[in-house]
Amino acid sequence: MTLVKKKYNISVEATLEVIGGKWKCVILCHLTHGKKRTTELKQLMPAITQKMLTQQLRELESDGIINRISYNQVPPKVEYELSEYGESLKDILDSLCNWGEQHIIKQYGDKHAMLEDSILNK
Amino acid sequence: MTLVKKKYNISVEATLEVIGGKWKCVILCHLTHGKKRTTELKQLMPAITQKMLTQQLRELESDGIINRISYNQVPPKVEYELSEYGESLKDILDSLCNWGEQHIIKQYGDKHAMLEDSILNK
DNA sequence: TACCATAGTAACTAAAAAGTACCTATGGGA
DNA sequence: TCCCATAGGTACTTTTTAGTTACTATGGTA
Repeated sequence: MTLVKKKYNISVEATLEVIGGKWKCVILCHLTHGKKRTTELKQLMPAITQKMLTQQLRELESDGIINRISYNQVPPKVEYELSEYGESLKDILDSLCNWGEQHIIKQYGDKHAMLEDSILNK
Repeated sequence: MTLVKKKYNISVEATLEVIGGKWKCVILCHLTHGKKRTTELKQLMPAITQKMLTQQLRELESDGIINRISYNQVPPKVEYELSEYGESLKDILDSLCNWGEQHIIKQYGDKHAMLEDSILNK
């Protein structure tokens, strides 16, 4: 007789709690290429709003996946980087990017037609 | 001068179009353990509704990730399995499960307290 | 003095995702 | 004859997620 309701039916649900949703994987993939300022992240993700960016960054921070580095300056300067724990996601994030690239090639033939050029897509 | 709006800013966005959302990774993780009937999937995911299950399966099928095998019987029997293309996600899906398991252990100490027992969690 | 840049917050609204309830088909068995 | 099981569809509602707009702080600069 089970009295305690278990939280997860399968372990991937725990992963999705941390990196699921529309933006977190994208943010984290950008951070695999090194630490980034808020403004840089906004440029890399033109469709994200300030609100969503901050919100997602806060959640990733509170899950211990990223570090927030605030320099006491005016105008403010804040940088985000993968934490040591977040680094444990690096291989997964790289694989997700690589699969996506192959998928784009499979679907459209030429990745350069569908994918913005950036440090990430070289 | 760029006239064509590119679809993706980073390749992981293409991956998320295919396996993003609340249920797809969970369904696919279950299918990495072999083909499953609709009823089995519902038992493995007690929180999913019939509607969401069918909807997600249809999308995965139309993206070429899974195969739908319909036996002409009454009552109906339908099985789902990873397609050959879907198998290219196997390593990623396994890594996502493993990371989640480690994360549960990190958070709660004992995975058995939080995770339902099943073939997947052994 | 007025404005700039940067990072962020808050109240409100809109859109997307998910859930609910009810309906279909069909051959076999009680 | 009526109900069972299985897989699925549909109209509608609720919840969640995301977007919009306006606002804050502050030292430096024109």
